[in-house]
Order: sequence, then C-alpha cells, then structure tokens
Amino acid sequence: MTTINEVAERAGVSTATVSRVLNGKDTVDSELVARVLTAAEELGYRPNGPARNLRRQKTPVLALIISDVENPFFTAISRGVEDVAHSAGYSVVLCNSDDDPDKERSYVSVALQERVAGILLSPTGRTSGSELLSGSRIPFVALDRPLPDAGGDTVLVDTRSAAEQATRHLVERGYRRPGCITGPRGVPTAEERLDGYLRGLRAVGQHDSERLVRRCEFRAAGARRAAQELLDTEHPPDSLLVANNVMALGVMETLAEKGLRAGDDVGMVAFDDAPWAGLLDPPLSVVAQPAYDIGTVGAQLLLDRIGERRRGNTTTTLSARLIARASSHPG
Amino acid sequence: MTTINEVAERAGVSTATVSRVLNGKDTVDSELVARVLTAAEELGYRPNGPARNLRRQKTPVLALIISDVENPFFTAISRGVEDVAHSAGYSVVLCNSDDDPDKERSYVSVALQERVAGILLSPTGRTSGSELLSGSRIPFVALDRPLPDAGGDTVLVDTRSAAEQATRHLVERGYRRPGCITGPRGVPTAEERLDGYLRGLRAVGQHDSERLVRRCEFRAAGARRAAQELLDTEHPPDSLLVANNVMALGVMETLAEKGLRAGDDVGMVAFDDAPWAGLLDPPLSVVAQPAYDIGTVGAQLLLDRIGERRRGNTTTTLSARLIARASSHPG
DNA sequence: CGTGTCCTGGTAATCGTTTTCTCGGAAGTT
DNA sequence: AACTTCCGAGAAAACGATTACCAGGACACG
Repeated sequence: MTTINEVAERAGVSTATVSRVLNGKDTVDSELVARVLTAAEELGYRPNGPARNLRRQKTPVLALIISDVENPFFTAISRGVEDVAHSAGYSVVLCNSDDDPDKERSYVSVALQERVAGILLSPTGRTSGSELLSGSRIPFVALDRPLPDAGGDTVLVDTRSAAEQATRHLVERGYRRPGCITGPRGVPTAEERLDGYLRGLRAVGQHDSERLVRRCEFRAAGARRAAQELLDTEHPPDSLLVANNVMALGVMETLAEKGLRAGDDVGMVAFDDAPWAGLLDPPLSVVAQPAYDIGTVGAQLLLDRIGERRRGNTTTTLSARLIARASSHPG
Repeated sequence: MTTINEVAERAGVSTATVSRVLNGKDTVDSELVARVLTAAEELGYRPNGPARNLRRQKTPVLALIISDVENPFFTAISRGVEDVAHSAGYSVVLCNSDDDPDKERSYVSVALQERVAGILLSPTGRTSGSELLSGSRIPFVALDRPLPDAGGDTVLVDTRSAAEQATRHLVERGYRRPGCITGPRGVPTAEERLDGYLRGLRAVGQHDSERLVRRCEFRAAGARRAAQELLDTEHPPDSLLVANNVMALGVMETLAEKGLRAGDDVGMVAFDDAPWAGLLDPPLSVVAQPAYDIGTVGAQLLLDRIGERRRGNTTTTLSARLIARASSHPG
C-alpha cells in the first residue's frame, strides 16, 4: 500500500502539502496541486482510512442494528437509513441482532469501539446495550422500539392503536373470537400490539381474552406452533391478529396444512405490508407501517444530532394504516 | 473517551503492560493483571478501534456488496456470510449497490480505503470495480456472478442449466410457447438464464424465440411492464420463465390486473424460493438457489484466503433445483 | 530603507494503540 | 561466588494520516 510519504516524495513536496491538496484545503500553488495529483494518480494512492479516522477523531460511518435482515420491515428501514446517510457522505454498517440481547450488546460494543459517528438501533427491549450507549458520548437513535432509560431520540409507530383498530376491524367484519399471536414478553412492540388487541376487544365488549393469546419469537417457526396450539384448543379463535409479517407466513402455512382458508375459515390481519402481501392466497389484510420513513426520519435525526452537540431528546411517532384485503373477509 | 494511558496510570503500570493484559498476551504477573483489569473496568475503558487497526495494519471486518437488500435471495446470502464471519470474529458491513456500477465502484473504493480484511461482492458485471480490486492486495470473492478479469475466488450457481431445466419443465407440462423475462444486458446471471431458456427451447424443437423475450431491471416495476408488453403482443407466450423473485411479484401483479391466473392461463416458473413462494395464489413454481450456502461457502473461501496468502483462484459452482408447484400446471 | 503583514509550504507534534528493544533482577549452573 | 540465561515489564518507535506552528519571501507602508 502506498502512503502519503511516497506521494510527497514523488511530487517533490511535503506530506502536509499532499494532505492539503487531497482535502481541497487552503490555497496551494496550482502547479504543486497538479504535481501532487498526478503523483497520487500514478501511484494509485488511496488514503489509509484508519489512520485518517484516528487523527480526525471521527469515522464517517453509522451503525444500524436491527433484529432480522430477512424481514422486509427491517430491510425497508435499512434502505431509508442508507438513502439519507449516503447522501450525507456516511456509510452504513448493518448488523443483525437476531433479537438476542447478547448479540445486540456485542454489536453496540464494537460500534462504540470502532468510534462510529452514530448508532441507530431497534432494541430488543430487555437488558439491551442501553448502559453502554448512555455511558458513551456517541449519538444514537432508537427505531421502532423505545430504549428503556438512556436518552437519545426515538422514532416509533403508533402500533398500539393500529392493533386496536385491526382488532375492531375483525369484529366489524363479523368475526366473534379474535385471537392474537404476538412476540416475546418484554419486547415493546409485542406488548403494545397485544395491548392494542386487548383494548380492541374491550371496546367491543369482549373480555375473556387471555386464552386466545399466544406469544412466540418473531419468526415463522414459532408462529406455526402458536397457530397450531390456538386452533387445536377447545374453543379456538375464529380470527387472528398476527404481530408481524414473518409470523404471518408461518400462520398461513399452518392454515394451509389444516385445510383452512384465511378469511373464509379464520380471519386474519397481520402487521407489515410486504410486497407479497397482496398476492398471497388469499390476499392478506395488513397494518402497513411506514418502514422506509422510520429509516429516513431516524437517520436524519441522527445526523442532526451528530452535527450540533446536545439538544433535548425527541420522540417521533408515525402512524400506521390498515389495508383490508380478503383475509379479513368471512366466507 | 478514556485511553490506555489513563488505565496504565491508574493501575500504576506502563501502557505496554496494559496492552498485553488486554490482549491476553505473554505472561504478566497475576497481580498486575488484576490491577489492570480493575482499572480498565472502573474507567469503562474501551480500546480505540481505529488506532488499533492502524497499528495492527488490519481490520477485522469483511465488506459484503450486494445489489439489493430487499431481495430475499441476497438477504439469505448475507445471513450465510454473517454466520460464518461472525463465528470467526469478523464483522460484516453490508452495502447496497442497487446494481449501479458507479455505486458499486464507490463501495469497493471505500472498502479498500478502510482497509477491510476482505471483500465479498456480487458484481453487476459491467465495468465493476474489478481494476480497483485486482490492483489492491486485499482478498476478495465474487458471489453469484463472475468478476470479469481480476482473480479472486468465485461462487456461482449453475443457473444456465437450471433455466434450461425449468423451460423444459414448462413444455413437458404442456405449455407451447414459453416466454422469458430476464435481467439487463451484460449482467451475467441475466445472460445465463436467457441462454438456458433458449437452450431449453431448442432441446424441445422450438426456435422462433427472441420475440418472446424481454429484458428489464431486476425489479418489480420493470417486470410489470415487460409482462404487459409480452402479453399484449399478437402471439403472446402461454408461459413465462422469470429471472428472479422480485420480478416474479411484478409479473403476478400484472397477471392479476389482467384477470389471468398463473398456471391455468399462463404458466410460470421464477428463480429463487422465497419464504412466501409457496403461499402465493397460486403457489409459485421456482428454481431454488442455495443462497445461504453461497454466503457460507463464499465467506469460508474468503477467510481461507485471508489466512494464507495466495493460492490459485477457485470457482465453486453450486446447483439449483426445480420446485414444481401449481403455477406451472395448466388448467 | 527598515519593519510589519500576509501568504505559502515545510517541520514536527499528535491521534491511541501494538510491539520491538532493552534492561534489571532472579534463577540456574559450574 | 561468578557467570550465563531467562523472564517480566518499561521506554520508545512505529502505524499513516492531519494540522498547529513556524520560517522565509514578497509586498506595502511609513
């Protein structure tokens, strides 16, 4: 790897001048500029990032920690973040926490260690890396889920009332016993959606609800089992609110195995409007979350915070909207 | 940020000793070890990554450059890469090239600049960053698509014969005029799939084919238009081979708009077995590519190459398999 | 003509580690 | 007891950039 010294030598100037030229600083004699530029070109010089970052005491990189790259909700967020970050000259490193608090902590830890300019994360909600974050001076933004204590900005979706609305929708469409499959205890989005569901039931005068609720990981396999259990009970639900799109696929598989058809036999509304949701059999009713916007808003907040030190902690809440399709239409 | 100096001072030892302790090196007196450890703990010391990387002349990071985070094929690759890399102590930074050669070049460039330990990329196939890569000493592996000149290992899928097989499958199922929607000219996978399709046709004695072919970007919108065009021609195809899963969704939408049903009206086989493929209406016949394996194999090759300098350039070809579902069953 | 100001570009300090020397003392050998 | 060997830990030299500081020359002004 060629260094700035070799470039300086070849161009017959000092390293300081090379650095100035390459960073477009100051006024350097135009002939020297030309000499430096050609020397750098000829040698294929490429500045050493770590050295530069060390000296400058900052790194033009944002860390984005999400729980699942294979979930379209998170990839849409990631695209939003990337679009904003990239156009401001930052790179984004994407990390998968798999909803595992240890993995999350470990990623937060390396992000801090590498001295990234800022961190966006969608916290698992349990122990999380919050102490780490609040201990450091590095700006961060929580996406989709709030971060227990630790300051920082937060971008949320009003998922509780979306869940309530979806539940009422099921009842209005004629289903009598909506059930709910939500995420693990302690994960804020899982709790909120459950809470919204319960409120929705109460609003329409139903109360004996907890029996119709199952919790599982935000994955297809867990949802498959949960759906089986629920449907095999003595008084099974006649419809389901499912807390995310990955789980929804698991539930659909279970229905198919049992020879049941969503909509006709079991009503269904799931969170997240993935690109394929309208093409399933039957088309899936969803709560569409503004995932891309979560990303752009979060990234913008982070960049602002990186610019000016301090500022109060803000919380932005975006809203979701119900898209009713055939899976919530009784036969 | 606390530095190693402050830790050393607090522990009453030299920075060298602190460094040794923290890296588990040599034999350091156990009492000193204890003093250092508690000092580091008390100060919340966290080594400065850039400084360490500068001194060590390497960074425990792999760059993975793919063309679309929102495509399940690539996210599956990415998970494969991450699993292997992570268990070997490397982090993975994920970059989206959007199949734009400029963006790709730019990401390759920053990866080199940041002196990552290795690069995995699925090249757009056109100009690419190949000169950059072959110019540097940084090991790299091409995934899914070969890299024009530049050495390095390559992990491919035998997508040509998979396409041929899929085409023959359509004919065997009774379709008479299979068409093809493939990716942009110059992108290797697009060319191979087209080539396989043409071979498949020839193998069953059909030749007037080019009219039934459309090219577009590997995105839903392009595929939607392409499908519309094809189906509106005077002699439209009675079935389609679609070159990836994102496009397949676009085609399905178009079919739905036109009131056509895949399988019954227009046969369809698409590349990639996304989690939702079997749940579409109708279930989609696919060419399942071993995406996760591409990731693990590629990452393993890269790690090997990072370990021992040099070694011949290898090419690994994995095979795909056809999964026939209802979308390739005529009504 | 001398002195002050400005401007350009070089010298060297600096960022925070790791690692090579080097040195002092303990242990072992004869 | 003298000499070698070894070992553990500190001093200091890297790593490759940026940038504060300084030197010297050109120019203006009194």
